[in-house]
Amino acid sequence: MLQIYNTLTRTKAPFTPLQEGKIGMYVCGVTVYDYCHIGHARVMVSFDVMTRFLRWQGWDVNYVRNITDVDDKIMKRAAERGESVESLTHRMIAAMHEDEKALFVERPDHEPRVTGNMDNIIAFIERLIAKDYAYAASNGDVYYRVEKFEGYGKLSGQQTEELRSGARVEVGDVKESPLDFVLWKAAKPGEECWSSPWGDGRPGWHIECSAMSLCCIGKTLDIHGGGPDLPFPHHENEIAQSEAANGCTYANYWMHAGPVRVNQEKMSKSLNNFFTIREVLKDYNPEVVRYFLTSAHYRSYIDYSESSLKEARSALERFYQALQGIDTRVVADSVAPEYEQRFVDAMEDDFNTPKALAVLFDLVNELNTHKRLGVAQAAPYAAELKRLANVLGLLQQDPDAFLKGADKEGMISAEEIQAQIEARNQARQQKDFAGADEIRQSLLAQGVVLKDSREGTTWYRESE
RNA sequence: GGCUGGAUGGCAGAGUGGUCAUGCAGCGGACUGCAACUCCGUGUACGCCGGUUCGAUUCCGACUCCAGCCUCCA
Repeated sequence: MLQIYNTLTRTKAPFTPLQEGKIGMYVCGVTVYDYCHIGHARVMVSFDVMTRFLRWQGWDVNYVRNITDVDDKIMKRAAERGESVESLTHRMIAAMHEDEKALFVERPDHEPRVTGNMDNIIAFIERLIAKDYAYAASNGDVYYRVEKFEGYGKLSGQQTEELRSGARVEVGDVKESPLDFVLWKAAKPGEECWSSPWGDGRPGWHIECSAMSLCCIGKTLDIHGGGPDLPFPHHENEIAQSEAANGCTYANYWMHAGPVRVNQEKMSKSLNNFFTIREVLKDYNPEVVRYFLTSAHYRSYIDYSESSLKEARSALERFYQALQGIDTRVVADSVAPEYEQRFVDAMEDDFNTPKALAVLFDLVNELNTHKRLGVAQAAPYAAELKRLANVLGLLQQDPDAFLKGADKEGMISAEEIQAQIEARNQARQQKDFAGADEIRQSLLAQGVVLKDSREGTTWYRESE
């Protein structure tokens, strides 16, 4: 039985869908003013793994992840670059899709954008005003009346009293209460804007998710997910908006990915220590990044460093070394149902990917034991490994391609390596082992490891 | 200060009231012309102090330390 940890209740509980066999899942996506970083990658990969697993288990998943393409940061960045907002967001959305594809992340079913949902957003705000949960201020802004909503703070454990005493009151504030947050921001001259009953302006940050999740899924979501920094205030505000407007529970299960740290330090925009996905992919095979993100539970923090990626690379080498040389296409039946059962058990336990990977490593051990008898005996285990790993979005590359890596500048080429291997094998035939070893050492110095076997000599590039 | 988490062997990282995580690294052995890969073997790990218990790393309480959110950030 599927168990999911719910941020709202702080406990793991059996998952019960609203409708038999169906899951409506909304995940807060990216504000597209810059390239995606490793933190984004973590959210993307985590929810991708969940979706893959749930579908594999037969669930009908409606996975919605929004794109925030209207925002102050976007406008600021576009102005700095002398670029139009539209041009910037289009570039960044395209880049995001490239990054996802590289990381083997499947596209959500829907990716609603703010710019495409302006009518829905305005209608949502009107309903809040009609219900007296929102008010138009004198300057054209519209605010949410936080203290009217009784459950405010239930997701993050905040008390409105505490929040009130800690809130900053800004000069010239037109809000009734410092806790009130903006639903509609009046435009300043020259700013990109949309017309509304309250004048020209643009939506506040939180309202888009309430409006778009309603359109794409419904009043109540089975699962609402997002990054580690979203429970407060963003998700808290979404709850306030949606529950006030719809009069029912907004989301049954709240799921939040854990934070990424960099060399023991919080990764953040302000510390400027974040790595973009495309930067990292210059140095590492995308699957290494994906494995790294899968190797810790989605809720715990994860430390990004060179050594953790190296370790991920080493672990994947073990998998691919095992798969190398085995043809899995001809295999019919599963020979190892107990592995699948353990794998499913791990994943059903709040998507415990480290535990699931441990099962796959046990399977590798069994695979290798059979492989010593011959590749034919190992094929069923290899097929099983690939089948289960696919649920995590792993091990679908050609083993040779992964292990040999792409030829990069400054590296010895595959052709040259092959020529050296032939020279060495000639030397070996003539029992010139000193000469053969010399070639082995020289290749090793260039990061190439040779493997002699009955079938001949193969090679792979050592982890950097 | 308020609110949430967390502390596991050299490192990473699961988990459990009493026999095994797993990966990387190390050590010993097998295999190999030498290697690599692989296989076999190998580590008295659970922050600190009390309590409950026949027995606690696992449950309860105090303490120490660390992190995240409360301000843009996934």
